[in-house]
Amino acid sequence: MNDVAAVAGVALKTVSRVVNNEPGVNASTAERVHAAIESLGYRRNDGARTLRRGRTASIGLVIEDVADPFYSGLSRAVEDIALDEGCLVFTGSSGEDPSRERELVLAFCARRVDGLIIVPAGTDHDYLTPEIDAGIAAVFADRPPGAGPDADTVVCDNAGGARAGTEHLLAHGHRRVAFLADSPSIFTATERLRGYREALASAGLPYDEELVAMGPPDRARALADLDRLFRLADPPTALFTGNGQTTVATLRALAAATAPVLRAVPGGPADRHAPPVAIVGFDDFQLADLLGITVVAQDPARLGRTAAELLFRRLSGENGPPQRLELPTRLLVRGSGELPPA
Amino acid sequence: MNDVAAVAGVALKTVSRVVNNEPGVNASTAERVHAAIESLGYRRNDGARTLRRGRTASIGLVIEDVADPFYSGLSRAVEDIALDEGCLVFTGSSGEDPSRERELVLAFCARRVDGLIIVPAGTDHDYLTPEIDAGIAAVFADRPPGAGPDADTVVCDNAGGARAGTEHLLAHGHRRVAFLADSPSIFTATERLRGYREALASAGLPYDEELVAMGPPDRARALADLDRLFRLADPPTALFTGNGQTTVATLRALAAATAPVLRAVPGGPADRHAPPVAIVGFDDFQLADLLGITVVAQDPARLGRTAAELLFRRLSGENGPPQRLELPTRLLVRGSGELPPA
DNA sequence: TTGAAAGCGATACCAA
DNA sequence: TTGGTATCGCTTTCAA
Repeated sequence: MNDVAAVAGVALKTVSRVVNNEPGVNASTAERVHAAIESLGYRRNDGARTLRRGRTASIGLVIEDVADPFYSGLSRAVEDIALDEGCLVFTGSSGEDPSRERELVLAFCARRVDGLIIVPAGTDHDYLTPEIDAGIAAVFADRPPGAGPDADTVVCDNAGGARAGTEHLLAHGHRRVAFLADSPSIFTATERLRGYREALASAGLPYDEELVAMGPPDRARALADLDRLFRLADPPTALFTGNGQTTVATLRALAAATAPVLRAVPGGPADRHAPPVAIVGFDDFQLADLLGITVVAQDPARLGRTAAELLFRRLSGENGPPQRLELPTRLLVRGSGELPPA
Repeated sequence: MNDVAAVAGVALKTVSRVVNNEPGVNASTAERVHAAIESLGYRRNDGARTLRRGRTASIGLVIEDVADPFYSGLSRAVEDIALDEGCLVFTGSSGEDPSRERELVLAFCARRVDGLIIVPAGTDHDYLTPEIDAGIAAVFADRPPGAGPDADTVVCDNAGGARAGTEHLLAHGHRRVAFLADSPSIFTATERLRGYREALASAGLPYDEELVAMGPPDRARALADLDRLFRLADPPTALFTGNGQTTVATLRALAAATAPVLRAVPGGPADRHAPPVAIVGFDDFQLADLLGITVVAQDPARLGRTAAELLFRRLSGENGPPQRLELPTRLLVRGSGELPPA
């Protein structure tokens, strides 16, 4: 900027005025400045600008994993709104690792992002309190923060959705419905378990721990879980899977059906694609429609949009106590959830 | 930092030393400084640091759409490597809009990112030349840059993969293979068309434009394209779909089969999931295995990793002429590509 | 309409 | 081992 001033033969401040389209610059002077800018290939350094002005016009987004379609949908929505607000987005995946979450958040804070949108991996967010006190706005998405700050939160109606999904199976005559989901340490998994239990309770059915299998979703675990479930004296006739990854892992396990007992499952794997038992999954996923899988769908983009809107409202000065929003879910009926008990 | 110095009763510079773990500070002094930092809740401002040091320890990533699994896989790989290098990542989706790509890239440059990884949407990258001259490293991923700078590029073997996929269909007896893909304005689509044509040529088959349908993938277009193709006097017995989205849109269209003529397609939509014609797709996608879809797979994570590694090698001073890397593809045989002609 | 000087929060260089 | 001072590139404040 100094160089530009020198070339244009004006003061630094005048260049600043021109660059920022501030009023009160003679047209011919502005012309000279523009020429100098052009010839030098000058670009304003937004880092310096930011340092002086206090706001960085950037936000930090910490999610579980961008490569997961649920979070990538959320990301895109956040990005779009941020761009509308003239804001850039730092993105980071925590990989469900609390220390990595913390590392990312603190790195973003050190860059003085104006705000944060966090899908918490950990349960302890005390580390955030000083940052929030220092003026960084934070919105939690998909899961509420653990111990620590009381900040805006947007989640979906996990319990209600799981309840609706389970009730759907019960309405089709099932009495033994298994519940498969991620680790109980994850908020959404626990909430969905709660909804499942509520559905059983209001149908007057007992809660049977033997029908519950929770843990990080992967194919080996899904196979083992199904194997165990179908060997029970009183096996399930339907499955409720508590998130997208678990649903997919379960479908794979059902299709592979390498565990011998699975071959004897009602419906059998004769038709490679039709699930051999009734199944309803939490989370919609790509091609679920083609596979005919009934799901309880959330809207990841809406979650991201809502969180971003909340954040920018805070950034534009809105006060008031922390909000907690809950977004609805929708049951998408596609066939797999309407199979009768075998 | 000034406040910390005041509280600790030392000079600014000493605080800086402590904060940066520079050697040559008395242990007891350091202790006092740490105490002051703690009591004030001080955090270093990396923006200011960056201004002084010249490097921002951040990179910009511009992709087509984070919500697309292909690009989100790429993103995650870039993120991971960047984090290892102590670098934060600005992410932005261009949505295949050249002006938005440009806007994002220039915004990143204004923040003085150390480097860029770009999946180009536009074909004119002249606007980047001054930035590169100014010292910002750039790597193009998935597609080469258009007119403008000559920078490092990582793509996959699009033509080779498409050729292999087409040859696979020909080897199973097909003589009429349709080619469906994204707009010819997109590099990868054109390259894949080239591979398709090569396969036909080396099999001594004519290239028939009637069998080619290119354009932005969506379900309505897929339906219309299939409708047209199957009404041809000499209709295709197999389809080669040129990217993940097109494949999925085509599968949906085949399953829905609302266009009357599709109901008469060989194989028919009687079994809801089995494609009624032989089909091979470029790009692997979630559940392709369950649906039994044969694909030519690229590895988006590897693409991201390779691009990021190339970028960081440049950032650590590696010189030499721009490189152009080409990653291999793999044919994953799953059933849909091995159906004989009807 | 234009400019000079102070300062944002850190680091670099040189001196004590 | 410690401190002073200039400086990074810009905006802000006040004066001309």
